[in-house]
Amino acid sequence: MYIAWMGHELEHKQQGAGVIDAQAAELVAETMQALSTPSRVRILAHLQEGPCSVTELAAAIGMEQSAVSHQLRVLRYLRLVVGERQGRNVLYELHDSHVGVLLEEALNHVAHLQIGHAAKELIP
Amino acid sequence: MYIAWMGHELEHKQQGAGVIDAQAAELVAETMQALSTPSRVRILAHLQEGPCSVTELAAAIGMEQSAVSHQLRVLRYLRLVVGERQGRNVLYELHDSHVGVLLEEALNHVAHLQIGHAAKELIP
DNA sequence: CGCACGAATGAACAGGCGATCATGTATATT
DNA sequence: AATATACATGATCGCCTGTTCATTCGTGCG
Repeated sequence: MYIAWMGHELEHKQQGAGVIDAQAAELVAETMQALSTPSRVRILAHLQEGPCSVTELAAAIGMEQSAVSHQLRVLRYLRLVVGERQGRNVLYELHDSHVGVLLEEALNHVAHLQIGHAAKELIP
Repeated sequence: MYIAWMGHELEHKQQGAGVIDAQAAELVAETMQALSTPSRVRILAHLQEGPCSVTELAAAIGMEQSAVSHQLRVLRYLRLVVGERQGRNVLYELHDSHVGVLLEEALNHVAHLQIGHAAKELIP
């Protein structure tokens, strides 16, 4: 894959983040890209329920095993999940609680918007 | 469109979003895609400082006006920003506080990861 | 050992996306 | 009205990315 990692270091910005530099923006973007696809969102959401093997995931979500594996690779790379072999299977789980928080925040936001006002219509 | 996950007879979910359906996943993904690009992240981060016109943004971030406008269109559509005309200019600002929270959470996560473990190495 | 199962990888293809260039629209100034 | 400024839109083009197909690697079991 592409995954060419540049020697990024994150400038420690205090919260109330405000203006961030290009590097930080790139990092955030890269990480958030994990949640920018329905398949990965569903994977993560399912893993929120607890550890799970690849084929279980594939079955539960309705994707091919290969596709799931490919996405898990990305999620692994982005440190959103970790996998551990157990016999024939590999059990995946969320890397830490942060991920869950992020997901919920995202869901919160979407829910809030829906309640908010009418439809986001096609932009004139 | 509406959100379906909250009403689910989701067994024992205390606080979590838990398993979400395809629709919800798609919505989340769509929204999170806003943060999946450095340009938009920088735009949002800059707007966290306060309202700002398009050309100001373009200058501050170092993008072409056209590009910024295009991205703002996306952000508008996703309800992350709102724009209001004021004379010749159009002042943009974050749609609400949720957006800021989301951004900060994202930054938090990234920062946490950096501090956390060593480098995310190339995947074997 | 050989075979089946689960997972990972590689190649390739199609669709989507972000940036640029060029042009159109709105508002203010003269 | 004419022009300049500020923003928006449309078209086009590379690039990236998600999926599928085929294959390989790893592991337990007969």
